[in-house]
Amino acid sequence: MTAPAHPNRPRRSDATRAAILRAARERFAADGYERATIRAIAADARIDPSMVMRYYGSKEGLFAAAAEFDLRLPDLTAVPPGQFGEVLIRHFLARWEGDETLAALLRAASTNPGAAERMRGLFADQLVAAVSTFGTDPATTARRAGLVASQVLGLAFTRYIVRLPPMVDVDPEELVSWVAPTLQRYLTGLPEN
Amino acid sequence: MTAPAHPNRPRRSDATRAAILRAARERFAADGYERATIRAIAADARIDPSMVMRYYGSKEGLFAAAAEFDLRLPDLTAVPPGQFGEVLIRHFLARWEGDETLAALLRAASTNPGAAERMRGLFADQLVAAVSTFGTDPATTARRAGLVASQVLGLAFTRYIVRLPPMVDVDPEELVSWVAPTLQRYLTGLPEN
DNA sequence: GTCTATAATTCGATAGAC
DNA sequence: GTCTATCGAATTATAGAC
Repeated sequence: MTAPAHPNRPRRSDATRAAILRAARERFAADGYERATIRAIAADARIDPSMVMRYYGSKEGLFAAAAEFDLRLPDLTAVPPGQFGEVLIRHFLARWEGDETLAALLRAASTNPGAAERMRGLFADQLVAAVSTFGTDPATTARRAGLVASQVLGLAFTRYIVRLPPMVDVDPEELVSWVAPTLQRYLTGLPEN
Repeated sequence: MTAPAHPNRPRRSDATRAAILRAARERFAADGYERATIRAIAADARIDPSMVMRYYGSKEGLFAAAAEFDLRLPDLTAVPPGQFGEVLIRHFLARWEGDETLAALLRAASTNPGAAERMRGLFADQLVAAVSTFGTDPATTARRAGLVASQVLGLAFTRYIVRLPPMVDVDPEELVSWVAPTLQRYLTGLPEN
């Protein structure tokens, strides 16, 4: 390990790398994995396509870097048990609207095996983990988290990907009032009622 | 309009056309629109790739033919109002499992604008229509149908596309018992409870 | 009706000059 | 660190022989 001459000096390449990542997220979110080309991403970032390869090695490597994502799920042990559903759906809506990385991951996961694997990992590592924090029967934890994922991802799919008009137009607050009870039941309720 | 010499004689090409459609649905369902190539589809159908072009004109034309789909939604006016949710989720699960056309449409809709447009049409023409048959306030019909679509498509996405383990392993009957109340509330209930 | 041959693009990736 | 040039492979689509 040889220390660099100027340890914390920001390199010129950092700005380029960041520009590439930003453009990559946009393209992957808008077009999916296959249709988003390195050439188009480079053009958006105003750099040469070969720079993308130099910094990220391959298209897969670029996607892996661009799809790095933390759901930043709230600590549910600090939330009143009756408000799990509402807190979660509010959090997800804000997270989806504010960061297109999730849309990129969702679109790519439909057709790219690597992206699907990444989404499974994100689900297992972050959502299942969050659901485990409060005292759920461990035998049902994964299933409850899966049901939550089905409603949350279906909401994202219809609102941001396929863009069904009623789901695009609906007021976020009304969305919360419809979906919060669903998530609440998936997390703390029993089936059949 | 000149009548053919043998009006109802099955042509040899009909079998070829059917084989192409079957292979196309499989490939589109498994790989999505971009990764499913005409060459691979033709190989599956044991015919020459140029036949696909001859019969369907283009890749888009082939997809349009392969993604033709009727949800065959049941007549809800013949169902007790308290069982809308259960009837619907049972119907959807059976439909998804029995016909891969829906998976093909769902995967393709993530990345292909034409497929997304087709899915919006299927939603508007079939699901919204079915929800309109019973006496729902017309002002909320489209929104209720959209919410149902969000849960049903999210279920399909997590179970058949991304294949989250808990959603793949869960027993269909248990899935019904969890999701039926959700759809019931989206169709006939009020938000917030 | 079926196939061969190929045109016309486009893409990811590499080599190397500066 | 950035760019030019290009390779090799794969794709949709077309033209035309049989």
